[in-house]
Amino acid sequence: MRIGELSARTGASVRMLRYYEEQGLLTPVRTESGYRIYQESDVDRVARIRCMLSAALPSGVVGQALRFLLDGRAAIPDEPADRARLADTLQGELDLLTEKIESLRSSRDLLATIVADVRGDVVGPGHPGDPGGGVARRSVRKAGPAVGLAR
Amino acid sequence: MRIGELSARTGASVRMLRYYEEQGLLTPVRTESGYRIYQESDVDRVARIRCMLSAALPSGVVGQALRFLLDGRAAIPDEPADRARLADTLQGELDLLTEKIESLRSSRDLLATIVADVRGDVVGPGHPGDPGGGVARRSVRKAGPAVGLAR
DNA sequence: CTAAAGCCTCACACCGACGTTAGAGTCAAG
DNA sequence: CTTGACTCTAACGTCGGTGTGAGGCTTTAG
Repeated sequence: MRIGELSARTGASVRMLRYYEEQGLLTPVRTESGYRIYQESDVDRVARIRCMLSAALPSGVVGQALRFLLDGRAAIPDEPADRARLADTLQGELDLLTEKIESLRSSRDLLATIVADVRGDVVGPGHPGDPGGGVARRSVRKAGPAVGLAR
Repeated sequence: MRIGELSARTGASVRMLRYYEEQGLLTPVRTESGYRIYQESDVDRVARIRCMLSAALPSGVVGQALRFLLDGRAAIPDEPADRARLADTLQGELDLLTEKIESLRSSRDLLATIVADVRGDVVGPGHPGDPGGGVARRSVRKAGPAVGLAR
């Protein structure tokens, strides 16, 4: 498919798609006239790219990850040493991401209780409904460590 | 404490701290000579700010959410109507945050799978060219709609 | 008192991830 | 063949988050 269709099907703008290519995250083939031709699998790929970028993952990591994710393990280095280094790098990102998530979760829980407070009057033993939100629990650890400082 | 100390204790640069203030995320008092004076609690606050920003949360969310996250319910309006609108706003941000977290989790799962692939077996007795199945399952929900597409 | 640190306010610079516009080629339909 | 939708490249603009430097007070140590 051409870029317009991919754009429509992914929700990413044409500009974004070209940008991703520029960054080496997409590699469409070209027609003789220069038009980009994408594969079905690129629909998925774009979704993943956007997901990871929106997670503020370093674009380098996004690139590496995507290569392994979508190009199969063909790109995994043979040399055990290389593999180890690669794995360590990715593991580092993974740990950072996990930290971030935990910290965000605590923020979300806190926010949820505040919403509950605002909505259902101040904290009380009685419970004012609380239908929609499955999230609004009342047990919130008062933002103790909850800290996710980064590098 | 003054800005230098806060910077040292949080790892955020002085520039960043002033920027956060500019964005309304920090509101230090001033000495007569204009020096910013921060509270102990600002150490925590900065940590949280950095976490949310590093997760690429829309700054609007960070801003409003933070005010209530960290100032507790001090700022909750009396008027029921105001409270209702506020609750709705916060609920929206809460939903966004939840979405974001889900997106991050899916990215993390993806990354975890890849790390496992790189680290673990890989070219075992099996073989390349095996049917797509391959190494990538391992308790990871195949990141189906791993899409965190957002506005 | 004086020098060194620390802080202040601009204000310009930069990078990533886009948006937007301009000028030109391509393609399917009428 | 012409029109209009689609695409191309190239380049400039924008916005958030920071770095960096200039020029000038304030505080602290000796």
